[in-house]
Amino acid sequence: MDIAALRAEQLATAGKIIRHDDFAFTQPALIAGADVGFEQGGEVTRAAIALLRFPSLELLEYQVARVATTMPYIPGFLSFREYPALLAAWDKLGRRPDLLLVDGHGISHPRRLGVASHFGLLVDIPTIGVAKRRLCGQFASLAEEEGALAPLMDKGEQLAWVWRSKPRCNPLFISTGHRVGLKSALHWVQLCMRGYRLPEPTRWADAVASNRTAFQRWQQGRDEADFFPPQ
DNA sequence: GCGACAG
DNA sequence: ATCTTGTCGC
Repeated sequence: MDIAALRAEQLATAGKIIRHDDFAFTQPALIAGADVGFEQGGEVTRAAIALLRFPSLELLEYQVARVATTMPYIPGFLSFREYPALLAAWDKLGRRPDLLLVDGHGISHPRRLGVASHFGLLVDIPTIGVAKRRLCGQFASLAEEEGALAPLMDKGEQLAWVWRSKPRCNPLFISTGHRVGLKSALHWVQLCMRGYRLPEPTRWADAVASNRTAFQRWQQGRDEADFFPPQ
């Protein structure tokens, strides 16, 4: 792998990211979350995308894809490691969401092309980056209260919001992925909260990817509906 | 040179 | 991210 070439590719691609609202909906009807994990010591990359109805946030569909890992994790180059699996899961999805929440940063990236932005551009859909940790930029210390907010600044521009979504939890870093402005990014994420640190689309994608009990129960309920379809 | 560093 | 048990706190 040629890191210098990837860096050049990022710089060229970042210029194509649309940082303002560029969508038809007043409110999304379908919203999705994407999460990536690894198996077998990193040999296999597993991506999960969960599709939810908005604003009820009920899980409608999910897809999981497993592909051979092609790149190691290098800070600043996460998208090259994760997007092949994300694309595979995306292609399996029966319906297209109006908006997609991606785990990781959007434009709050050294070259303004985090995985949320890169993937959003690849599939040409509005995306928002929801990261759990800072990659670059600075922000003022955040108040302890739930809802505390601060801008993430880098080189004189705001790249994201640092937002405490839940008390006694580390804040989230919410940024423009593609075709969504910063203000809207925070707005939609806030409408996806249901009392946990992470927004529901992200939580469901994580639950699916990790086969958590919440997902198992949902799947069991769906199976029963198949055996005993409502008259 | 040194520290920082999404998932 | 992943490997993993108990444990502290609300």
